[in-house]
Amino acid sequence: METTPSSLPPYMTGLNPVQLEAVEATDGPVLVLAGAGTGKTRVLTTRLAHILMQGKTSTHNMLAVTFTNKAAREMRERLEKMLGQAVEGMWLGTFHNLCVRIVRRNPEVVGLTSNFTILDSDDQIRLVKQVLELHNIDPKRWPAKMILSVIQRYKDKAQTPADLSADDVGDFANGKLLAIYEDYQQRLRTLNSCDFGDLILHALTIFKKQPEVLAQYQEKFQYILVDEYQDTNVAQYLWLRLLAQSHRNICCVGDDDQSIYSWRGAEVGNILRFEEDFPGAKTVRLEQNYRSTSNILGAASGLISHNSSRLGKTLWTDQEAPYDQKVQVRGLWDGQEEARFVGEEMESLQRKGFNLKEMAVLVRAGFQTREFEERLLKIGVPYKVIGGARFYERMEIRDAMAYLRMVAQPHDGMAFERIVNTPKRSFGNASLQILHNISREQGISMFDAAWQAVQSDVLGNKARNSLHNLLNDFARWQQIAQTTPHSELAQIVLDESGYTAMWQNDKSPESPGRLENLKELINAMEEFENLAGFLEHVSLVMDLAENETDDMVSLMTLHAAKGLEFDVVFLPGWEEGVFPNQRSMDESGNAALEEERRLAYVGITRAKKRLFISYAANRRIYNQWQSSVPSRFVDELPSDFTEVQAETGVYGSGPQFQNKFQKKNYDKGHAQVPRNRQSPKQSQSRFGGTMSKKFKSTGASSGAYSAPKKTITIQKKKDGIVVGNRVSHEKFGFGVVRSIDGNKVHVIFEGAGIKKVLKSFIKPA
DNA sequence: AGGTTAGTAATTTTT
DNA sequence: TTACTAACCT
Repeated sequence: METTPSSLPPYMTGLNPVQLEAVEATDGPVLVLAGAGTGKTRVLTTRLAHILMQGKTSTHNMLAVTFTNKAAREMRERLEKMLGQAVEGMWLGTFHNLCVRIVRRNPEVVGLTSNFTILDSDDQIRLVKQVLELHNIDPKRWPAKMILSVIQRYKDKAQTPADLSADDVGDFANGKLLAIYEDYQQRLRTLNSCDFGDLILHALTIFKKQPEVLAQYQEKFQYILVDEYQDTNVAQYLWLRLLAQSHRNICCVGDDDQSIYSWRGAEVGNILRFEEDFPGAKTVRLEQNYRSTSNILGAASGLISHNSSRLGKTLWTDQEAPYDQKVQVRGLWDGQEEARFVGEEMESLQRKGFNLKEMAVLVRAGFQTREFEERLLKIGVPYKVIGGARFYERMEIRDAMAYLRMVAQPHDGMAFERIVNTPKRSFGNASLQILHNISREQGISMFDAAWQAVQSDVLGNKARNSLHNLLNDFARWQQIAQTTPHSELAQIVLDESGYTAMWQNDKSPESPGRLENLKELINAMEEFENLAGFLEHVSLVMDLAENETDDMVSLMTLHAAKGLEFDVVFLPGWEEGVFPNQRSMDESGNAALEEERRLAYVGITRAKKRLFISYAANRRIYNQWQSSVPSRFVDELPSDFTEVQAETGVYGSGPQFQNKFQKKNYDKGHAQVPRNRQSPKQSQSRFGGTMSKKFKSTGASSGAYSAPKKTITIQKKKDGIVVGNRVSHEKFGFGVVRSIDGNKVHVIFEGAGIKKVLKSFIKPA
């Protein structure tokens, strides 16, 4: 690290000249292009401290925006440490967090009242489903999830229904998308709720409709700092641009090479366009990397250079690393071998003194962790899976939260629907529809509709009685809430509602865990002043701080790994179709490929000392064997920085593999099916079950992607389901197998005709 | 109202 | 393979 003159204040010592430049350029628009591992967070915090220490302004006139609560927390902590005192009055938080503040101050402008609620994704989907039903949209053709994501993309682009025309929305949902979007927004208003996207949008609407409010914020925020700028969407960009207009002291920090959230509306264009958006902007490039070895950096730089739309940075290091081993690239036979390889390397590195908590396996998709979990479990290496189902997304937590939301806000319609028949109260869908009708016709909340229903005879006796009981319960709990601490209240509500009992009586293996989680929820509540504060926290901060003391290996997706670093990183599953992900590329073509490549870049740059990249020649996907081609990203790693080894019989894809391995003989007696090797989808080989190791062999490939390849197909007799054989089906009776397509079988039944049935439902006869 | 069965689909997800 | 859901049955 560079030495800086000792005349600098202590908080600035140890910065390199470029970092110093980024810190000292306090005024005017500044773009800091911060490569991976270049000390970004340090620069960011020092910059905030510097502005304050120079007396340019006070905390009250600063705005610092991050994407995650974790990043916000970290920034605050580091700043406080640097300043030696608590940071108060600064608007430091996530976009959503800060927007809630803005909207809560002027909610009437967007048709809400100040106690509006924020829907979680579960509620959003249910709401969209209701709207789709209303419009008679076939939920198979247009799944609620898909419609919701389209609406969200509009919100990301700051487009309200009023901004869209029929032409814009095309024939989505039979051309009714615009009406659906409108209805969805209407329903949200009726519920006095909004979704995450709305938070930014509503803030923008407030700025637009109340110029004096905007002016006040513009005046207030003399210095603005934005982290992860490459991840901002259009709405967030507009929000920032408005706020920065008067003082123009905006510093955006980001890395275009690490933009991996375009599928969620992030616009790399924002960072690429910064200099046009803010004329006279200064750009600082942080390129000196303090994290990784030169081989790792070389591999990363070589790979990312295949992308075209980038601002261009080259990471370098002056580290003389004793660990400077080349990036290890391994071709393995199948997924199990890959997992075994990773496990063995972990054990061997641990013996060499590496800590398990400094090792990570980063995968493209969540399900890929499974194979590694199994292996690590087997060899007794402790691990944790990061991400996955988060605490506040668990069913039991959502249910419990819905009860609490009802106590705090009885008119919370989504919460009402969630718990009205959980636990079972003989209040099914038919009864719920009746309440819906009352609610809609009279324009009242579900809660009010429920009260009306119990005082009339629109419901069946059973349903009416149990609903009445529930309503009385809520009345009582609201009374209790006046006098009782909220965590105690939560316990009472869960017990008296029968919710706790429901899980106690449940015999499934998960139920003890669920009860544990409910206890944990009540514990977590104690840290908050009141119920409302807790509920808001949960809707905005979905994570729960985790302990980092245990020495465990981490397994997570590449997305989840952004911003983290480990001594040792394993990047398995580098196969065409898996990574780069086929689906992603089908949807967005070359743009997707570049984003996948950035994801690979993010993965590589997480590694400090050792990096292992691997691919398997065969994989079992949904119980079907499928052979695969090494990822093109493997080829794109410059050979100077890698050491490639492929297991015998496993072929690489690059020139370094040509003729390197001898084609193995196929086992005699097994059918050989030549086929083209184009996309992994087409190059499936099916083995009906597990395959013995002596059959190990794939066909040879002499070129990269085009050469034909042979694979063995073993006709498995184990299940007796073979073309021409007679089989029986519980419902359709006897028949003869006509063809087999994976786990689906075409059968000509004697009574029922030709049916496509699942293999598991038929037996040999 | 609630449980069973068959069909279908299967990235990434900071808030 | 599993997970989810819509239709079907009791």
